[in-house]
Amino acid sequence: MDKKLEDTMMGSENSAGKYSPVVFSDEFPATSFGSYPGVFDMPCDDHKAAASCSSNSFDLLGSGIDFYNPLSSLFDLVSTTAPLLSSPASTVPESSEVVNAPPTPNSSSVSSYSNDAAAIEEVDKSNTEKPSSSNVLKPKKKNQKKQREPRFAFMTKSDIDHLDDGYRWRKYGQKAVKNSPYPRSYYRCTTVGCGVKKRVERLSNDQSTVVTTYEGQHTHQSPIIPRGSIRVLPESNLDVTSTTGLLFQPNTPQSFMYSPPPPFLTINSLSTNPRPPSSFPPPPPPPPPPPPSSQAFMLRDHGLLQDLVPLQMRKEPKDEQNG
DNA sequence: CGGGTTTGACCAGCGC
DNA sequence: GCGCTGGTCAAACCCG
Repeated sequence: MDKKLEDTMMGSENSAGKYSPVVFSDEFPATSFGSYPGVFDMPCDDHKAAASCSSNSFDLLGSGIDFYNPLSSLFDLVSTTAPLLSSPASTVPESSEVVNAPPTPNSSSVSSYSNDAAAIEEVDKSNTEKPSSSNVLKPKKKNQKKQREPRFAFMTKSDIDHLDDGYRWRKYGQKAVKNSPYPRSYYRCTTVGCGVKKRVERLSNDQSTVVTTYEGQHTHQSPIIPRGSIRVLPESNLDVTSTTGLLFQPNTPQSFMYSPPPPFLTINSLSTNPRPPSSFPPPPPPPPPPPPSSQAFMLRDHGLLQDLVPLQMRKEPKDEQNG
């Protein structure tokens, strides 16, 4: 376990906050949090997402990521980190090319790809390369297993299991989790055509901590319109429309930022956290690489993140600080 | 009655 | 090959 990661993830004393998100990405076995809150025992060794757990990722986390959540005060935010981006494609070297990510050691494949298409494409390749002899079986699960969407998870101190993130979810399953007295719930976005899923579970040894894992990317806008007006960021900061919500700047691979998604939007302050304006239409063609920027908060395709995290959450604080 | 939840069963992947 | 586990399905059930 990389100490830097520990510091990044846990160093902020989760015990201090009610809602202290610890963000990471890709699926992770809940059992891997056994040592929480002392140590984040990320299963980097053998986990399929090992690539994302590489030291490079940690470098990323510690490379000046200055995520600032305007809600931090509301939720007593004490710990935020960039996600350990990963994906099924993260283990595929080409993935970095797919997303225009410089194959620099420091950038690594942390942001393995910028869109689901790339991920699926990679997955497709693997499927083609490894034709299952049992592909005659029920197709319903055959492909699902492979075509995994990018995942993002975060931990939240909350009594509520299913935190309202503005989307409508339908619970489609619940499973007992090994080494955990708390079951894991499976939710699926109820919007037609939107295959976003999320899993919710509690840490085995910290029932106050909810681990939510999002998988996929919403293809629609949140059905819940936040109260208050939607503020649009200065274009000088981010061209929201051109990226269709993707805080994606190929030129700033190490500029990662991740903010705690949904829970923070609803628990206390939808009114203060409008959703990202018109950021949902699927992002077909990759936007032209914006000019190099020193902006601290850039984000590759984070799947739901781009949908869930209001841009202002990343920008406003900076602006406020500046002003 | 429609939509969401519960829950047992089924299936695939993986480790031994 | 077998058992374990995670993920999903779908029928039954619940609720507004």
